[in-house]
Amino acid sequence: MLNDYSKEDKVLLAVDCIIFGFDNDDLKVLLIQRNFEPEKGKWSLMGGFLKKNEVLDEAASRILNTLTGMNEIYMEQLYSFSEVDRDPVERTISTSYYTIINIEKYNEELIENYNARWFSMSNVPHLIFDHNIMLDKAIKRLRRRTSINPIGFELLPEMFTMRQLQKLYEAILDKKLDKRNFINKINSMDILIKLDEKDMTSSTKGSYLYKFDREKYDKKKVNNFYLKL
Amino acid sequence: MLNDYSKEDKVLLAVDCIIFGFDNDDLKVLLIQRNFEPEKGKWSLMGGFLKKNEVLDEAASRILNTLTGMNEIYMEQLYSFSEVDRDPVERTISTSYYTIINIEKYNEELIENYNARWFSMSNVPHLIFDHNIMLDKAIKRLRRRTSINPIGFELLPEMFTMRQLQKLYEAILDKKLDKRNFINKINSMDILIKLDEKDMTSSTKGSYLYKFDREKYDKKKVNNFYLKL
DNA sequence: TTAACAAGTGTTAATATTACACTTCCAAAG
DNA sequence: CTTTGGAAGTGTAATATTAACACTTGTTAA
Repeated sequence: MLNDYSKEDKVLLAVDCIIFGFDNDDLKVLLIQRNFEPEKGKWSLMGGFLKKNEVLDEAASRILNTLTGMNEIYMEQLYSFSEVDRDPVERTISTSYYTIINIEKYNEELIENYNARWFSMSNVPHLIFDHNIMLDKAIKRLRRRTSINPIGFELLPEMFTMRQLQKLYEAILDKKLDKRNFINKINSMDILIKLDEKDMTSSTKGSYLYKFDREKYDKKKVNNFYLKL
Repeated sequence: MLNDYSKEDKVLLAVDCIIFGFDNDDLKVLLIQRNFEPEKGKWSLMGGFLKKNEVLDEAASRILNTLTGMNEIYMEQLYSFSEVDRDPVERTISTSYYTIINIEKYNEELIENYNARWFSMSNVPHLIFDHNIMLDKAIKRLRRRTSINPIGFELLPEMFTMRQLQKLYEAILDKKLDKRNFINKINSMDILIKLDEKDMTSSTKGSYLYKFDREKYDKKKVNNFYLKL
């Protein structure tokens, strides 16, 4: 038995990104309309190919950046898809990544550069290749993950109300949560700082603003604390 | 923007297998001693390269089969590792898979064919490349997964005692479980059939044998029932 | 002044989890 | 035949977690 790599088959390795977004109301996914063959005109996830000196994580970040301009967003590897005919042009393996970002900030530019659009999760079109399968796997993983790590805080403004946070969780988990139970649960985690300030935009009474306490969070993460909602 | 795949870099795609085993007592992992460069003489996971017309799942099964002779064993994809220098010979991405098998059956042959050996999880040597990282990720995933799906039944003889089942879970989770609580939990899942027969090998009194009720299990799986231990 | 609207707030019941110790059965030894 | 040793088997009480549920407060605008 010898170490001869030269006989082995090489393949194209793509990276496809499932980009979820939250707009204070709805969970959405960012799709692009292909202006190239194959499947021109059809909707698809944003993707690209892994480069020679690039790690998969970097490729995923690069692709996210290309489309949205965003940097330093954590992307999680989802799964590697390898059906022989998944891409009709050539054998291509695709490692998929997902993330969830704040829609508001990066809305305008990208729609101009690419034919990109946010779709409500309840209204996703038919996608090319195996992209619907990827998306389905991603949403399931996101839901499981959300219950384990408080993933959500990056998606909200620095200061936010309990109501906003609850809506975020409701959007991800796709179910209504009880207001009081939610607040108790969040408070019991002890990773938020309640401010004196109030947000007056959504009610006459106003609702208290909170800040995420990253220091406390990082300390607790060591002990693998988690949130079940 | 055009659909020109020809400019893209191709890479070698390896598949490495983390093969856990259970021998009625201990959780072990199957490693091979490399008789080829690089890192000749060092311990490593069993691996191979993805072939042109092969799906990743198939490659993983093929590698398992080559080493152990086993067929039709479910292997779960773990993660794709892509550090640029992870393999010093050539840029290689590795998608890792793991499974857990019954050691007893396939012990002898493989040790002859390959320089393979079972290592207790508490006594794993330094492995080549990033294989220790893979193994670490695999054991964590196995533990999480074990609590979600009753993965273990395939690993036991067709008929087994509660004690054996408990030992299996203890080995995977690496912690002692309470006998009564364990039995209650398992019984509440209602997926075992208690037989009239007893196993007399481990005590004078003998202990009842059980069978896994796959039919009931499959019905329940639809509802995503799970086991927390 | 009052009507409308979201914010805020605790308690109880149900369920799930954990901790814990003695009896039973049989074979082998005396 | 009696005793002893060793694993199997068995239930309950305490605690912790989760789920269900409705009224009061504060403010603005009509």
